[in-house]
Amino acid sequence: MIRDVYLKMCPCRDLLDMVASKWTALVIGDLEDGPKRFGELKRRLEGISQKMLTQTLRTLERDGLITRTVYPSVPLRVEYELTALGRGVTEPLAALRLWAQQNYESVAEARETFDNAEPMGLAPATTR
Amino acid sequence: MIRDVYLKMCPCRDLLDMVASKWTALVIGDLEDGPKRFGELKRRLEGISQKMLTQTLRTLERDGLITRTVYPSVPLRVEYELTALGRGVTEPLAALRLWAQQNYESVAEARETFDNAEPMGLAPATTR
DNA sequence: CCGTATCCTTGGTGATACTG
DNA sequence: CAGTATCACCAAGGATACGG
Repeated sequence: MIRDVYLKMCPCRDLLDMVASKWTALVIGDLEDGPKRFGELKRRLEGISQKMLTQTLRTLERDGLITRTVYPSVPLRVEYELTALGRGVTEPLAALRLWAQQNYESVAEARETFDNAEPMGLAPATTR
Repeated sequence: MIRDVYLKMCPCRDLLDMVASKWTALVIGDLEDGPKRFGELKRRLEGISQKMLTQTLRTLERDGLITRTVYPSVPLRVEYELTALGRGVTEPLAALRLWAQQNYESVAEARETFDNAEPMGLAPATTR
């Protein structure tokens, strides 16, 4: 049965929200070229907190996009790896990341233009 | 200059966050087949509040992905349309929506499996 | 090394009402 | 019809400390 992401109550919209959320694209992207350890991911995703990384990984694991393997060595060693299901989203997410990287300058320009055009009715020295 | 979305301070990460945010994929998707009025968008995106739609559209306009045209008829008429820049993200976002619609069932299954496997150390009648 | 628990702050989001 | 303004709230997310 094909669902419609435009329908409010459709569960697939939650799924869209999930893959389109802040860190998902980066985590999945970093797992593209093989399994990674927790620490590796943490280091690569500059600025992510331990909490958010754990949370993102849990969600992805629960949704079946990645697997989590524990090697009971000392010290502990945990690896995350994309599943077949997870590899299915890899491509669109990569395209999104690439687009962001390639079009940043155009967007920055657009912003400047927009912000300069906005203050049309700006009074010379009013408070707000 | 090519930026890296994995770098904390890279402005292109903000851009990634933007296109990957809750409503963006749906709004842009709905504009794929031509200009739409505010009300049309509102009706199509079931569950979006007026505030969030306005906010999403403003951001997209500011970033140069869509244009906003006002026809001073009575009653007022406003149309939103994708720019060339905006049409550049159309494809990956469509792929994402499609993936969500097609793989929802697999994900639902994975969740069930995960949730049933979790309560391993569940005590018979503990609080919490 | 990997993860959980807790506290605490912020802002995203919806509901509602009002204006051009 | 489109949009702004205000309020109120819950949950996302960071910092920190502790545990396996």
